[in-house]
Amino acid sequence: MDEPKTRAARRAATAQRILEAAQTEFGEHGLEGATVRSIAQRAGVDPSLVIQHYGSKNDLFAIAIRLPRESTGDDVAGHLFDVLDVRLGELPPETRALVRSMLTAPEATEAMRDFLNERVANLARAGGGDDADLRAALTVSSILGLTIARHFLRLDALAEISGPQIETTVRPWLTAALDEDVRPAR
Amino acid sequence: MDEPKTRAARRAATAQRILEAAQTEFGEHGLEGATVRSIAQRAGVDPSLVIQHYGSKNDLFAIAIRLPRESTGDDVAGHLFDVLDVRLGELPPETRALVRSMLTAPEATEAMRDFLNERVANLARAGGGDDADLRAALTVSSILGLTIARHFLRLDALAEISGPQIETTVRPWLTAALDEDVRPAR
DNA sequence: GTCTATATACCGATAGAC
DNA sequence: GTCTATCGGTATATAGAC
Repeated sequence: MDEPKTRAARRAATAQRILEAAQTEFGEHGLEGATVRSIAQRAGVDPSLVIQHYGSKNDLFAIAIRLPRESTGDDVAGHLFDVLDVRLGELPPETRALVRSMLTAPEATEAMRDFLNERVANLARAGGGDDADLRAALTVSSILGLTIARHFLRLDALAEISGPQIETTVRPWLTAALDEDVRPAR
Repeated sequence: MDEPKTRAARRAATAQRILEAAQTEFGEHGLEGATVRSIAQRAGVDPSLVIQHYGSKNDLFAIAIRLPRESTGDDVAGHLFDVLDVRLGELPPETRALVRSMLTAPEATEAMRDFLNERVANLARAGGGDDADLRAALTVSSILGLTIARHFLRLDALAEISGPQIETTVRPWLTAALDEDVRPAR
């Protein structure tokens, strides 16, 4: 019996396995903590194949932290809630890899900054009003802080958040920054 | 002329210079990115002296990220504002070192978790009400996100924040999570 | 096409000269 | 007390056997 796929297909499948293993390792240990050897072992291939397929560890990292393109719909506020739900659930591997290294790997810092700057701009455009940029940045950075505190630092109070708690406490508070009338009268 | 200090005093001064250099290097490049050699060069001493004084790179790191003891006063909300002012200004070196490595160095992760858990507990005790822990955690994690977005990611919208903007927009929003009446009527 | 063996470079840490 | 020289270990990346 012949092999089920062509050589090219088998090669592509191996490359994909390596990429997924890399996202997991980078997401767990960061760019410097993860090694080509550990990635290869997780993928079940030889370490030299990792370089063969992706050129270098840094090139592989750049691909591993690439986030899927955002839906650029009109319902920005609704989209914000979707993001919140995602951030409170399990994080996708590429997001974990990006967040894990964003403070120590310059490429990751830059990628995260570009991503968040764009998100702030979208949110500010939808919200409007005085200090729209600042209020959008407060919302975005708070979701970032919540994500880090919950999934990476594992704060006690954020370990388990029930659905009702999200609806009654987390969600309304996050949108409050976008409304101008939260600001106190003078 | 004799030297201005005793040998012991000179040795202590050298140790202090090494510690400050270590905080700067760790704060800039993280635990893994900073090297004993780079710390020694910044301090103007020989690399072997770094080990001589502090035993190992990891021991030095543990000391470098140690935060000064918090004032445990009664005015928790007022203290929160002080913290906010600090976080919006220049960060102390030990804080930079701790935050920089908190996602990649397990010791730093643990230190940050303990620190924030305690802060959440204090804030929740002062606030009270339903979901006090969760609302306190929202406030604390948002300050963390704001700190990271401003000082480490350098988001455009947070690059410069004026004093009035802090008073009218940032401060009231951060305390909103602590008030129960922000939650919408049902 | 895949793996073995290795080249090259840095790391942290140590021993000993001065 | 401080610096020179180096050890032992591990990393990325490559070259060549199969």
